[in-house]
Amino acid sequence: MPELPEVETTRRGIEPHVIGKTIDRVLVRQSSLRWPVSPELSQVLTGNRIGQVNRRAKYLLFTTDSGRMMVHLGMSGSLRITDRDSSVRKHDHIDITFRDGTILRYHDPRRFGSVFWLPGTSSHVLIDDLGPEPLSTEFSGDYLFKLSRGRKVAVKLLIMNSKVVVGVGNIYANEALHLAGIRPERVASGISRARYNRLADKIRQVLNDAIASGGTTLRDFVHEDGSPGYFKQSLTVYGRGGEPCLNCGTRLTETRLGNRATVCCKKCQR
DNA sequence: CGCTGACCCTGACGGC
DNA sequence: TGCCGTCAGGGTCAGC
Repeated sequence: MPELPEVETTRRGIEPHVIGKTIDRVLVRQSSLRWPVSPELSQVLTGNRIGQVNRRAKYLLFTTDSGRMMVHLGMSGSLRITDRDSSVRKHDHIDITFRDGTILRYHDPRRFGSVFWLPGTSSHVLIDDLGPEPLSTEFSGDYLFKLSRGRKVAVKLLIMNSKVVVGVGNIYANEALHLAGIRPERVASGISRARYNRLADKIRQVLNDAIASGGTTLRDFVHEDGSPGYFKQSLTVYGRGGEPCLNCGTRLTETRLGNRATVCCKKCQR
């Protein structure tokens, strides 16, 4: 489900409902996610107050006085703000209830997500070696160009590699490459600095636009209140294999790259 | 070190 | 109506 814009949209939606609130109790109905939910989660969170809600890559970090809760939504996860009057649905795996009755509810049918407790100021191996944030100044065409020298991978897989840059998933990789006019399968080392500058710009553009639209809803992405995102209307290639390119009318081809759907206009993208 | 493919899991959808 | 195969926005890991 979520790429960076959806995670950021979730963060912004949830933040005002949980900041400064004290946790009354935590209910873990299903602890078998991508990795087991930290067994001490309930005990350590209870009585703690949420100070900040931050994002690193596609991880959400809830800071408390004694440590941080790190949440990843995987492919199908979502976080919603609700209350005790709402009915519990299938796959509502974790409820964090605050003293004012607000509930932060984690829902994840496929269970590819994860929830960890990071004591004190400790970090986690899953976020220790990540690449730069795509919307930070660290990320640029020059950075991509330098990093790509000697790399034989397809450029689409390069930009989807979280050690290179975080937060670029399959939807936005397809979109950015189309906007930049670059074939997804092109070998990373063979692309010029100028074209990487254009690609970096388009990655930033497509992510910013998606955040501004409240994220992309394809199947089950919803905001903290259950409403959908509206960026789907702006997608130019993803999910449009066989349909005409909005730029030149050529039939878009759909192939697989790294076992993921890859859509390309053979005329606009070289 | 770089790269490829298998794999974790449930649900939706299309073809028969 | 049901059964079966395929696919889905993520990311790790073993193996070469």
